[in-house]
Amino acid sequence: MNIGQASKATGVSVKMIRYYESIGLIKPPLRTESGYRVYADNDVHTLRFISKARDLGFSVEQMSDLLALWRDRSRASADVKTIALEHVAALEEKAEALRAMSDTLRHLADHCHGDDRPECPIIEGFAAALPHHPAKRRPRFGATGMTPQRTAHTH
Amino acid sequence: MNIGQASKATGVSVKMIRYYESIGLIKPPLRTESGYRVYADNDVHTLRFISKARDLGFSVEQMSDLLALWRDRSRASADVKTIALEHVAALEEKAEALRAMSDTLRHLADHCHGDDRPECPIIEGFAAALPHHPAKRRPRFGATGMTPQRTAHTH
DNA sequence: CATTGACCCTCCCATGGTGGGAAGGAATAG
DNA sequence: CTATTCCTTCCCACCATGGGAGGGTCAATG
Repeated sequence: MNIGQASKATGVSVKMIRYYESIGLIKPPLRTESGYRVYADNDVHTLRFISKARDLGFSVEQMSDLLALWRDRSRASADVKTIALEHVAALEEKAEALRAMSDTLRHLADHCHGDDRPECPIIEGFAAALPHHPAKRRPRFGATGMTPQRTAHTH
Repeated sequence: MNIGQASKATGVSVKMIRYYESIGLIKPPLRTESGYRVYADNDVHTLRFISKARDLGFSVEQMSDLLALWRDRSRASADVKTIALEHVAALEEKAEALRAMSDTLRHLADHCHGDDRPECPIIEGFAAALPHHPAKRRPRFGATGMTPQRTAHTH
């Protein structure tokens, strides 16, 4: 099975398959004499696993842990559950943060006439010296686990 | 006002102030003879505006639009409202996607004993040939407007 | 006045996932 | 045989952000 077929079979793009190989998430597959990667059923299973974990918003690092647990037949299910629940908490936190933003913005928008006149509480809200925090360091992007999530499948 | 003071006054990091200048989001400020950037009250207002918009999850590109509208005294509030409401919709969509992920994962976790035994529905759920989509192109990260959001202020 | 420490400058690098594309070889279909 | 499609590697871009090196400036303290 060539890389293109493996991609179609798993939903992981060709580019990403090679990327996952390059960072060591998956093992380098066999090659034909001419250098083509050849994937076996086993590899396809792994890629499918990765695809699903990715859809659930796991980072590459987390997937690495999950794959190790998957392959370890003697692992305790508690170990998996721990990772999963941590991730659930992180996801909920992010969702909550987004919800808070959209609520704030909607509130501003609700008070905006939305007509031809220039008066606009949204803009004024941004410009005003509203409750403002004097330059504490904002958490850097990754610090809160705010990893970019894939959206759900397009289909 | 030096860049450090402007940063403290607005909550935008020194690095980001320079970055915003480099990409043309803000105008290059005056400089002292020795090359130090000097910020006036006006610049500070702009940075404060940017800080708030950023907290609400607007991308740099969107902020650029918003700043133009801010500066245009004759803009129609409808124009601002349109951008804001589009963003609200995008935020809600992202929040919803995250919520869906966490629900799915929590569901799996709920069925996991979480003990010493290896049986684990979470892992099995990942590995199984569950409803799977045959390799349609996944939207690339930015394509769905899934811009990394800043978390709410740390304070 | 000289040193020190806190600033500031520019420039390059890294991150995480993802795609684009070039240049060239390999397999396959007509 | 040729045209097309696939594969290879390698480099570049994105977004927003921070780190750090290497060097200049400024103000306060000795």
